[in-house]
Amino acid sequence: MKLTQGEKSERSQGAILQAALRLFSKQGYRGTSIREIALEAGLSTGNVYHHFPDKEALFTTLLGQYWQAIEQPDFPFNKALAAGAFPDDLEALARAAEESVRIYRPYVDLIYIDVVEFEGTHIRKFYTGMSERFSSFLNHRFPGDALKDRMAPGFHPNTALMLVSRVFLQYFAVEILFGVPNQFGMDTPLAMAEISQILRAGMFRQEALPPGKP
Amino acid sequence: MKLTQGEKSERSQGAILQAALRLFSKQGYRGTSIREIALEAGLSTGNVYHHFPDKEALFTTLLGQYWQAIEQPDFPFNKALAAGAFPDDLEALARAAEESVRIYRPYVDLIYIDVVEFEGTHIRKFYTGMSERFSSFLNHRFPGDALKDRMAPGFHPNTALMLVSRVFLQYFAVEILFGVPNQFGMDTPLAMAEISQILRAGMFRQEALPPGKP
DNA sequence: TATTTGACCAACCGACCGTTCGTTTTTTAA
DNA sequence: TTAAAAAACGAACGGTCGGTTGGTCAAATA
Repeated sequence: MKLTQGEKSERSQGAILQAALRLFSKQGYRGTSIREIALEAGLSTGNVYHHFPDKEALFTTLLGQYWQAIEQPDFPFNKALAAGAFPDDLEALARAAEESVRIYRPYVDLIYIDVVEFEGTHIRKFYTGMSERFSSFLNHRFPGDALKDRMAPGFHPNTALMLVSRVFLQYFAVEILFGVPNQFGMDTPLAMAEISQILRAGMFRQEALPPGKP
Repeated sequence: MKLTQGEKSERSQGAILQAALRLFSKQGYRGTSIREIALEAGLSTGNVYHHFPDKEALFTTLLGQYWQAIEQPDFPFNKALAAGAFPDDLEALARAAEESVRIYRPYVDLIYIDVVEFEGTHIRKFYTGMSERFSSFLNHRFPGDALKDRMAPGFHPNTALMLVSRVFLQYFAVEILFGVPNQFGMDTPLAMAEISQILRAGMFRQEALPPGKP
């Protein structure tokens, strides 16, 4: 097979990034050397520096890939949102969260790596922007007061969306990344059902709500 | 001042661990060298190896300290639980979560370091045991069906306790460790109030609950 | 066809790593 | 007072790190 120069370059860069992602997600940033990356990518260390200015550029490029994937409509969690899983089908949202974490697992690792080894520098803006992204989604999806009329009073609908997203995504981060099965003391589908139930209708019986709260 | 041999040893070990905690939490495990730790502790590198077998022992010892602190009754979150914050005063639980993360911040960092640099090996049992610890707390605190009678049907009371704990602790981990202020698009006290409201009474108006769910 | 460009590699650099070890200083016990 | 033990030191070891250099060779360009 004959490869044009541009194809060769692209293929090498892809191999480098792929290897870097695999190794970073397993060993962390400082725990992974350029030599390992080059070896796994099947080329020399010098060549890595031909395609990328330094080690950190590998990391930030990978974070950029994840950033882009997260905003794509075919990102599992976005797909579930677009399909109307919120607010009625929280279980579907939970399944989408699981799929998102499972498929993008090595990328999710990068977030934790950034917190530990870069003091959260790169991913801070991602967490900062999450609320605004959800908010603008809700405004487009539920114009007017259609959603607010179905919601209980005392909170913004966006708080509910943020809450359920965080709960589900964190649950599967702990299950998949941390490697903890049955963290709630029951199997995952049951835990998802019970959590969804609480988020929908609250933990108290209606007649047993504590007094003095709005 | 004259120090007995045991006191000297204890003081040095303490200085080493304190320095290691500070540096690990800021730079990660591999990003911190024994030389740095020894320098910050004010003694020689050789002496570090006199008190600890290797670098990893520093890390596991610190995790052990955290483990022990978490089980102590004066750990802020435990104190709030013992004071009866669950299930009625979720806001108090939120404040206790904030205090727990703020005071033990460098130790909380160790958890993320373990996930990134040790594949979660050391902290897995901590997450695994959390549900069981809460469960036995509930059994002692609310014998019989006293709690279950106030709770809505469809979930174990322990699921509710796990859920609120995880939500609050994660919120402040993101705020304090990740460095993200106002992650829900509003100030923290308001976010805590809104989240508590949803956990108490659910996100739907009573008459607008989606059909087909238990 | 002559020349330039870009992909690539082996060898190398200085810095730093975790750890070892011979030695010195301080405390303890006889 | 003295000998053993513990605490502390710091140079040195073998190795790895991120990054650089100088060169080869095929593809693009003219």
